[in-house]
Amino acid sequence: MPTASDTPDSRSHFIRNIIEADLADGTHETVVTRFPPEPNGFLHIGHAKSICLNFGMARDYDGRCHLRFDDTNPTTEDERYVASIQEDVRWLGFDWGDHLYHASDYFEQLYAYAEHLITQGDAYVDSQDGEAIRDNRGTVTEPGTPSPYRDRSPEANLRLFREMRTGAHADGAHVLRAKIDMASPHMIMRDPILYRIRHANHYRTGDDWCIYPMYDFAHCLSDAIEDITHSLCTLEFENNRRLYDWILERCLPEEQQATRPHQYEFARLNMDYTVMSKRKLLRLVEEGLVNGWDDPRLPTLAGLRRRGVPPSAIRTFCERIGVAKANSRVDIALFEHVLRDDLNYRSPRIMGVLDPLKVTITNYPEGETEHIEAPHWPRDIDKEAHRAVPFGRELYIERDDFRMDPPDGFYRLAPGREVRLRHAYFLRCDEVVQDADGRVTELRCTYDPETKGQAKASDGRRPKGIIHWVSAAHAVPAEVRMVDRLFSVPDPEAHEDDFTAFLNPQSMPVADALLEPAVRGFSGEQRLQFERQGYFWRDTDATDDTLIFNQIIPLRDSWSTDDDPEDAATGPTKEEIEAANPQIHADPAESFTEAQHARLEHFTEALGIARDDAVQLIDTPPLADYLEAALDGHHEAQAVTNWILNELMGLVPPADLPDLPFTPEQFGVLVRQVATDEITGRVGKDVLTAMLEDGVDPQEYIAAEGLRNISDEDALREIIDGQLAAYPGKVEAYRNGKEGLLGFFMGQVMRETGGQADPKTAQKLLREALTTDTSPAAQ
RNA sequence: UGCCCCGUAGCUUAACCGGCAGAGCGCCUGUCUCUGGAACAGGAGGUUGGAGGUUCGAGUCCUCCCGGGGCAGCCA
Repeated sequence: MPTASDTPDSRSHFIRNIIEADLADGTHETVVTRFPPEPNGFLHIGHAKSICLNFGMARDYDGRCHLRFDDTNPTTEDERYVASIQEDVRWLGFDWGDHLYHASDYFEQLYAYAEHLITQGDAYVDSQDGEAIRDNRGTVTEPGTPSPYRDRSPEANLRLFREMRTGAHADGAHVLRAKIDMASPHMIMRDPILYRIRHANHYRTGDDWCIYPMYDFAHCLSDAIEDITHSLCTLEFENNRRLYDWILERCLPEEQQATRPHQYEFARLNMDYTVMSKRKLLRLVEEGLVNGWDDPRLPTLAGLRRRGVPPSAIRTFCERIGVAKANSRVDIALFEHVLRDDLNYRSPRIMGVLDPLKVTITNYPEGETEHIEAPHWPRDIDKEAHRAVPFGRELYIERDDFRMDPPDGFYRLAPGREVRLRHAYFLRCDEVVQDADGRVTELRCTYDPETKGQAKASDGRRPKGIIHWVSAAHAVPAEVRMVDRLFSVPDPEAHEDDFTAFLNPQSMPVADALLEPAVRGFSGEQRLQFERQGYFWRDTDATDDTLIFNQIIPLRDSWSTDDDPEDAATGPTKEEIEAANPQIHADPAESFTEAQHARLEHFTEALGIARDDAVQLIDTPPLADYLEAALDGHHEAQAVTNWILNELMGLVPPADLPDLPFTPEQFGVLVRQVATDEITGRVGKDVLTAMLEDGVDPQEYIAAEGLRNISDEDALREIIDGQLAAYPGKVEAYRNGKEGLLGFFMGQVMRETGGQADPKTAQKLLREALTTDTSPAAQ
């Protein structure tokens, strides 16, 4: 089995960064990921992104990736999907080794964790009906109301929960809920349901259970059971992470907390001209809009496989699209590019005419046949193979390669024009035969027998047009399915109308093609290029007698007559945007109390703090309190304010201010050190970090580490000269006008001095050194 | 209207602690060519959603605004 290691493009993304950081700081010694499909549908290329990510990270960091079926809902899941999913993952080129798991294997353990939560008082049995639970959950803007059963004793809960398990209760009579907060602003935390009663047969556990865990409960614990380190999922689970953490923090013992799994979310894949949701795909299949799950127009892995897309192309594509958190829609052109690039190197060339037009070569002897030796591979591909192509008096060429009235720039066949027959002779069109309706039915041509295999004719004629052909007497008929985009608009889901209204009526026209006989020599597995057309391979509907091909992707065509006038929809002008976006600055002070107004006046008048800053401090009382405590008689109230607002706020939420490992006074001392230029702002930030992490005293720490400001000009000059000497090319570039490099050199000087260089002095000296040529190299 | 997430070139994205805004696709030129393919060379394209602030220096930190997505299943 091929591994996925032949997709080398391993680019940087936030999940890779997290994994590397976790490995570097010892949080985890190895990476364990998982691909967790629910067996209730077919996999599509969106899943491929997840598969490649999960298996790819495991591969890149020498870890492992589990295949786990998330089968906690007996009413929707089915054995048949389990098989197809495994087939698809394997086809994509990934191997889970011994690590095939099912959430249903953990039902007993999950149940034990549930009892654990009940015993701890973190879960209760709710006996409201479904409607009551929904009504009492509240809305996004109104808090919920607690269930009347919320305060049952752990003993009563345990008894009830055990009864639920033994089947003493009907579906819906009770549920197990986490006891969190019915007024939480996070809907997921309003006592989420953990278990429900379902007297249903499960495809694996049969009738062993009549209670089944919900996703939020089962998933995080399944991860923990399997020692997953990085649980990667799509964006719609972002809110669920809060519950994921809540459950694991309460179910796992203290010693497991440091290495427990964590969930990270990335954007699912969307692509132009198709749909990716399970529900919509199911509709297309069920309503007969396509021919089954493996219809070659579908983005399902089964469909792509049948169409002929190689798994390596899908892997490469998944590497190339990146992994990020922004909702996005990938341009279909990227997929097509990757696909062509993959196919180019693996597809022998043959000729095939998709829309045949008969050509009679009037000066070619009747009844004669010759065989022309032609390579299967172009010059630039390092592969060697040939075949003999039969040539005769009657040929077929592509109807589209002839025009009665050739447009400008068209350099194929037209009345009186000459082209080259690929691999064969020059051919001139002498006469056009048309039927009663004016349709061209035959071309009567002459060939130049001297030009076989010649770059140009002896008189220097060298036609620019080259067209493909097949010998009429030897042509092999085949049905060719011209797979195209399923939808005629890039985003069929973004419109008012139902998405099926945008199905492309020409998504799979069928061509009655004529192929050169060499086609018979290839196995059905072999992908072929029909020269000048595209890449094709045999469809599974083909039999020994009837050849059926799918077009995997047409060749790129830089000749296009159809200039689609997609007049770039002019967006709103800058003025319009600004008019629509008034910068309304609601003033929080308008709703201040009397006391707050007094405080505001004190801050602005007595302490000299800018009004906006003062308002912000007072609007969040812990901030204002912190400022007053930090001030302790010193005068730099604005500086302390800046540090609270801009630095502290970036590191800790306001609510944590009272519990910091250092006192507000110490914070004030730190700010004074910066304000009086004892240390640089840059060092000040480092000291603040040390205070936060290790609770150090700023003054002692600065003294002990020797962090004082370097403003000695000679010392700085030496460092600057050293940096200039180290990057002569950049000095040159700076002198040639790339002034942005001043920042680069400042960065270098700062790095060199551990941030201790006095910035103003350093910048002054740097500018001098860069403009006046004093670098050692020049002396 | 509560909470969470996200806005970098047409598209997808990169940028270690704040320090030269970079790439692939697409597009346009050209070279080469017995595939209007491929390959090669070059080019255009950016107020990093906007406004303030902190800083010697902001895509990156702080505040506000705008825009997009998600959350009120006994689905996952």
